[in-house]
Amino acid sequence: MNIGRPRNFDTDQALKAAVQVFWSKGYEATSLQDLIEAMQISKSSFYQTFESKHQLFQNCIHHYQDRFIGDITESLQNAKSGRAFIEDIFNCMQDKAGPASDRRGCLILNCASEFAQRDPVIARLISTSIQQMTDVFLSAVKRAQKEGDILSHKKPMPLARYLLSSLNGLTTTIKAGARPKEVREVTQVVLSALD
Amino acid sequence: MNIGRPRNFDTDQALKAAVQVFWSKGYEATSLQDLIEAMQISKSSFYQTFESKHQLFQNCIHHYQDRFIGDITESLQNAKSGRAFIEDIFNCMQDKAGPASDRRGCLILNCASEFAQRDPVIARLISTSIQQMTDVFLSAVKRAQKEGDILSHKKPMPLARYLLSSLNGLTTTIKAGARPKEVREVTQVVLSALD
DNA sequence: CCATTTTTGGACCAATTGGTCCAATTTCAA
DNA sequence: TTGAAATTGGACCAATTGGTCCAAAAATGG
Repeated sequence: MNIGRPRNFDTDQALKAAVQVFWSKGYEATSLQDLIEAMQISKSSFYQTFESKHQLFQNCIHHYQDRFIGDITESLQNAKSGRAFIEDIFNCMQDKAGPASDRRGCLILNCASEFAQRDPVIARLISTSIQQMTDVFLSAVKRAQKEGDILSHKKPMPLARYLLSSLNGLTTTIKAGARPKEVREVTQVVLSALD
Repeated sequence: MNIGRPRNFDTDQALKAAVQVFWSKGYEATSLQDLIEAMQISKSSFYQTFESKHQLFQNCIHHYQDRFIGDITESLQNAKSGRAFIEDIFNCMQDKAGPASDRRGCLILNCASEFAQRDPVIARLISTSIQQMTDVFLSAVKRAQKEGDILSHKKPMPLARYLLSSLNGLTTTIKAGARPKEVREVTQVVLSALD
């Protein structure tokens, strides 16, 4: 049997390029044109390989989510303590602030903000992403409690949700144009709630 | 001199209708069609009165901002204490959660998230809005300190920014689909940072 | 009632949207 | 070398986008 012409682009790389575009511009504001340019793909290849803009977007969310969750899970494992993990995450937020940085926030949450309510398919994806993120924070809090860095009488789940929510708040604050110094100040107050 | 045909719609009411649409759908996702339907205006009247979609949007932000800031300023004045004002604001967040509610968040911040970075004109508007909101929280914090409800050695400005940031975080959390109970739990942790 | 001024509906516009389709091309097995 | 299988570029599509323009309608002062 014959095999046919092989595609001359890397699916995974194209996907990654798409993630970048969606991440920067959001879903609606990203046109097919933008996508195929960034992915270096012809329109035909696009539709043959990724079916539609919407389908591609779902794949992108998946891809982003897997990487994101993978990263922070790993960094929690490598962290010297649960508390240190939490503090590191918040402390690196200030680097994302200021006019020099891109301030694209988080793909998942941008998308929750943009149209999760109107699109049940996307809403599901978002929901599981949120859950996974919360789980990582939950592990971190529990670990910190075992290690004696967070009072053990505090309920871990609300604390985990609080941390994620605060992170979202900080992200929005940064998008709205806050300067690094302001972010640092807020971060300190956020973390003080753990004491 | 002659006066000419009077317009048969109320500019202010049309603007309010537009605010609702932008608030629900965002800027890009709102089409002229959506607008003129909601505003009950013909296309000609639209362009004659509001110049362009973009210009209208700026007016909407202004209108929303004025009302919003006015409302919370007034409610701070009427509050029985600075601390009570702050707590009330956060405690009413849970009512905005759940599948029954609209979960549109805040026009200003939605818009910061959607395209403030790409649009310097909008970015300016957002920036002054944020500043005004921060100012209200700042007044509340200072008043609470005077009234002995927040320790006076804490720096008010970081606290004010923290509160706004936390409110944003909660808003995003709600948009992402959190249930009222979760919102309540987070709220409690947020407020605990004031002690 | 007429002239002037203003609003209004709707035809019209070019550009862009996401998406389809097909003929040409490329590859490899036989 | 040929034929099947697959990819590719690009023409093409209807629908929609934000926006313009003008003739008809409406109101009032004179």
